[in-house]
Amino acid sequence: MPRAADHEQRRFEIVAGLWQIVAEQGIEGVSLRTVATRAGVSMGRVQHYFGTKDALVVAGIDLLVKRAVIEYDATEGRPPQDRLLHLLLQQIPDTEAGRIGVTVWYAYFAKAMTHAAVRQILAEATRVGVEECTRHIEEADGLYEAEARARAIELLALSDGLTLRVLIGDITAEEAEASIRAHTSRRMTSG
Amino acid sequence: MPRAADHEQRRFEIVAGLWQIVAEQGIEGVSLRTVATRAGVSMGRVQHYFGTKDALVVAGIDLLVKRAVIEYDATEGRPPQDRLLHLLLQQIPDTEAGRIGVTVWYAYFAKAMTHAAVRQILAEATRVGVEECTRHIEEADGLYEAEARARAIELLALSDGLTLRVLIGDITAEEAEASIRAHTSRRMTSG
DNA sequence: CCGATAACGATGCGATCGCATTGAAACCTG
DNA sequence: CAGGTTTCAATGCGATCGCATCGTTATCGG
Repeated sequence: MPRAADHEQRRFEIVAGLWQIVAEQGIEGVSLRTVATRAGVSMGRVQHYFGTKDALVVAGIDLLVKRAVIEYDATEGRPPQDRLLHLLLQQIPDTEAGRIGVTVWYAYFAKAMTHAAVRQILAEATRVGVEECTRHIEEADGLYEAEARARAIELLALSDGLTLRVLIGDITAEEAEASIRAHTSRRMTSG
Repeated sequence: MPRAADHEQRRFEIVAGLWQIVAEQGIEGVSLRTVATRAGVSMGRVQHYFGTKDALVVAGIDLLVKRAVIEYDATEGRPPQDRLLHLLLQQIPDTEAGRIGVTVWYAYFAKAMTHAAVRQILAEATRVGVEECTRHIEEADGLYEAEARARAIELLALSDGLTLRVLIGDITAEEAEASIRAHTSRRMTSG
């Protein structure tokens, strides 16, 4: 093994540059050259670690999802209500870094409409999100699976919709968070 | 006035081509050439009616919003509950044409993050949407403005979030519609 | 210590891009 | 019917694109 470099670290540095480009210029702004420049590396390096532009783009959403999973896993052991709130509130952009992250997330969501591999990754991520939320709702509210699942989907959808409105500047992050907290402490439906 | 052509009609034909490209390949796929080819016209024509690519892209979201407004205006005179449901259900993709429309809509939503003019148009559209929903909720449920507005934002956010999940294939259009209908007939909060 | 190989940086290529320019029909006005 | 103007189609240009290729350097097993 000659000339060893930390693969994971190098790939992360480049993907971090990718995220910045996506947040600032959208996925349209991504090219091997712009990402390399933003990451402060040569274009040859980007090619070496990702091969094609497409693989680089896919790696961008893959790493973003993995990061979110790691953050969520760190809440293990906490009460179900806490973990549920983490899943519902994690994406609401309260910090600048958070705003970049969620902007990138929704950029990829649009990309998923026309890119099968990206769609696959996002679909899997949302599937896991629904399942985890369902588990916590079952445990916290004593609901059965079907009911808890319907509620999980509704809460996650509400969180998504409110996040979009925060991004466009229609409401503030605080208002979105308050709305979500209200809907999780009280019951969402009266029935 | 020599060589009269129906401006509005010509512009619409081209924008229709633009929408198809956006739905199939995302905004990344938009170029003066691809749109011209898809619309079945020459590239010169596209340039003549829109000048620059940027103006063409902006016209794409502008026309999309205007179409939605026209459809909504057609519900005037119907009971507030009906008009509210129209606003909440309009974007849920039940037909193929509807799916294309809403795909384009969210493609532009991502674009809005990095494009001021697009963001402006979408922000205005959502602002009007919230106001109209608020009016109908006031009238239908007898709520005061502040409460009705909060509920309008929640219902619209729910609709957005469910739509995203339909687009990614997580739930069906029917499930999304059922969820929205349940939340509008019953009260969303118990308090 | 020496080839084999990973890790690049540099460069070239054909394709495509947005846009400007040009010129020719087509049509209405006077 | 002459002239001005709109409506395009065609083409050219410089920039940028993804990607392939080549050459170099550094490192480690044998």
